[in-house]
Amino acid sequence: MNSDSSSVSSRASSPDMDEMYLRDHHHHHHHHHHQDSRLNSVSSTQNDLVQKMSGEGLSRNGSKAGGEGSKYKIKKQLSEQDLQQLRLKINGRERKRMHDLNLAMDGLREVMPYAHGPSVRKLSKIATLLLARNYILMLTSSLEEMKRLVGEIYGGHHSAFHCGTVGHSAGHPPHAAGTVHQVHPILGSALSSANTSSSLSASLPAIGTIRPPHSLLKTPSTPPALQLGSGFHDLYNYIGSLVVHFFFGMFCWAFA
DNA sequence: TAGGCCATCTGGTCCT
DNA sequence: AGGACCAGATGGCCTA
Repeated sequence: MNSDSSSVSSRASSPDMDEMYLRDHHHHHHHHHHQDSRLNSVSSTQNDLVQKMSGEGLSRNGSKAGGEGSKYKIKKQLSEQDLQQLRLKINGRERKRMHDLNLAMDGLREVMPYAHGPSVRKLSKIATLLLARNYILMLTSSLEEMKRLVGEIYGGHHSAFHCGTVGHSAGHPPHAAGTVHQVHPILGSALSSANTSSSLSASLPAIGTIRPPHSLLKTPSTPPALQLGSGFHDLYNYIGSLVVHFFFGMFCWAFA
């Protein structure tokens, strides 16, 4: 859900932010919105940078590249203003890149089940990725299961459900797709698959720290936090219904 | 107040 | 050469 996206996608993300930095740097720091303290600090950093880059401090110890002299000369030729402009340009590109990444992350959140609930705060990035991964694993395993059932029904002629390489596209061993989903559709498999992929330390915190609803979105009936408790039974049911719909669609498509 | 999450800056490296 | 990608550093905001 993007209701909260302003806090992420638009935080200090105006396209003209470079100019804001510049202005803020040249003028007195008298912007006092919640983002401006960051701008101020950033500006001072840029100031330092300009000094660093224009001075001899540019001792990029990257002795790896043999042509260090040329780069140094080029940089030294640039005026301070040019360097600053270059920095701003680079920063702007990087900012845009990160914004695009966040947009993609929002897109992923949108297609994630569970993420649309009124009582659910926007998923963190790590939670989104883990959830997505395990959602895919769950769907994959369900698909395999369905193919197996269809194969049984039609006496082994299950070509109707040949769906490409979905089953193993991720290159994961069958353990993830085989039984995990029967325990916990998404997050449960996050834990168990993480066990076998040595990312336990990475997934546990993320799952455990799925944030409770934002105060604005809080509902009295909402459990204090989404801590793998009853909320995940709802999630389980929800995913279940999704899977049913999914396979219903598959049947309609395959046997129409 | 500590910890989690995030945006941004920055310099390095790789790619085109 | 310039852009994309990446990881580290920094600092702000929010919540428990």
